[in-house]
Amino acid sequence: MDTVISEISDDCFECLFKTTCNQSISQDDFSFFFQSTVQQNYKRGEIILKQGMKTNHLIYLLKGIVKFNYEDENGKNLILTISNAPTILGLANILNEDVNIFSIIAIEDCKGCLIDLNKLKLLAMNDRFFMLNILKMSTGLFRNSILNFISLAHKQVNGRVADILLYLSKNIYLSNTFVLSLSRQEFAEFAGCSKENIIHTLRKFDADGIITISGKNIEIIDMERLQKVSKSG
Amino acid sequence: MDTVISEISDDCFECLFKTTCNQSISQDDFSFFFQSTVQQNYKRGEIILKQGMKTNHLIYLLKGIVKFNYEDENGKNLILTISNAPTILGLANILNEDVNIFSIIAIEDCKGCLIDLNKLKLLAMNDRFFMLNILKMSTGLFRNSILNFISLAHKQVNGRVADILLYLSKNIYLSNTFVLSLSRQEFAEFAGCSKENIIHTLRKFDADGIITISGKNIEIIDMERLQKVSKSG
DNA sequence: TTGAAAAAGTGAAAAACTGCATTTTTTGAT
DNA sequence: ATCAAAAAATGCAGTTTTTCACTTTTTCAA
Repeated sequence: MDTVISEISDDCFECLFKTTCNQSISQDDFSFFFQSTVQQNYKRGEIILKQGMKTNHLIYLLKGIVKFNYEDENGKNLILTISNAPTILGLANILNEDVNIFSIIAIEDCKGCLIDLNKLKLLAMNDRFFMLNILKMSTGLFRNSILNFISLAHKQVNGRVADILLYLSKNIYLSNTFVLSLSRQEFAEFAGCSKENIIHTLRKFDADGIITISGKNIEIIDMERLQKVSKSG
Repeated sequence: MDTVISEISDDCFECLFKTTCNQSISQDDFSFFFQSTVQQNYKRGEIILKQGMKTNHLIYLLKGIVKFNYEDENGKNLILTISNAPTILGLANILNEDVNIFSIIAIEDCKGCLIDLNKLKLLAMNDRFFMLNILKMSTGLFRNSILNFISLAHKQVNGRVADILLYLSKNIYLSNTFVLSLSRQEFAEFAGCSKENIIHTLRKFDADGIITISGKNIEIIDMERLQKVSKSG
């Protein structure tokens, strides 16, 4: 299921290096860094980082789509955001020594590289530009989460469902036509409402000619109107 | 209204130094840092940092209570969180060169020190421990905002009002009895519902013997039950 | 391939919530 | 102290949302 990479694979040169630190770390540092890297596969539904646990690694997500899931004391779930490869998971834990405040769970089959957090910290402490880049990513993530929440916090379900469809189309599937990786229940946990409400709302959008929906297949056919629904709430 | 401090005042030794960087910066650096510091007063309602604007300073809040306010395209307001002195405002802008994504507005008369952001950056680049401390504060703030949002995002108004009362009591006023700095309208903007709903809910809590309310004076008389309402949503 | 379990869909009643019109109370400036 | 404006409070009609009980469809493993 998982494979230890004793040598640096070609993938690695495309990954952390490219997306975050660019020219800022040396080839030697890079080798040291990736000697302990472990590649791992996750099936849909598998937990990549578990809420309430401490972790000592980041994950560079090479492939797949994940949800950031918060489970409350009553067992109710809330999806904070959806993210897709390539990205780095677990940045929230770089500065805070606390346990994870949410789980990260695969909603499509995923492939990721485990990165030793202590080694990364060591490297960051010796290279302030590298540190700055890593931390920019970390706060950027939080910033996006907050913007995400703002858009959901004071709209009614129509507007929230529209927002989610727009988000998925623009940021995750990069197309007006896509196969939803979320169940209706999960969609509801993202929108913060009941699954019946999601079903009704999606049907209404379909009836109104804004989207075409057939099971998990969704096509946005009237983007302009969808954006209007998003704005009007 | 505002006073330029040409010499380092006693206040300063209690402030940034104490709360964030502890022993990590030298006396010389500290002096350099505070030579340009400007002290400023804000009346209730005054804007300390304005959404959509760029800023080149942080504010060390010495005294007072502020709201983090987001205004959407329809002019509707959402309060992200409430914060009180002593704290540092504007940390969200350290890494991101963007405009402010929300306003920070005084809801009690405030006193603050303006800190030059460029000087701070200069200092941080030369001292990685100082940098780390500043950034820890920054991400800590985001982390708290997210926790705040989580607690609001999947509860009904009863639970949300309970959460806000608990938050204000534990984190802002530090007492079971307090004089609310928020109007009912603002309370509603914090809870993400109508002001009428807030009025009804507070009255109901009063009738149920959970709180006593008279105008802006609130006393939590049954903390246990309030926590139960918070949990049950 | 087939049967059981999970997910999707339906409709209607109950509950929660908003928006409005209106009255009462509080606040703050002169 | 007085007046005008702002804020708080009230009740209700109408809308939105949840909940529940149920049927249909899809998925997946033996």
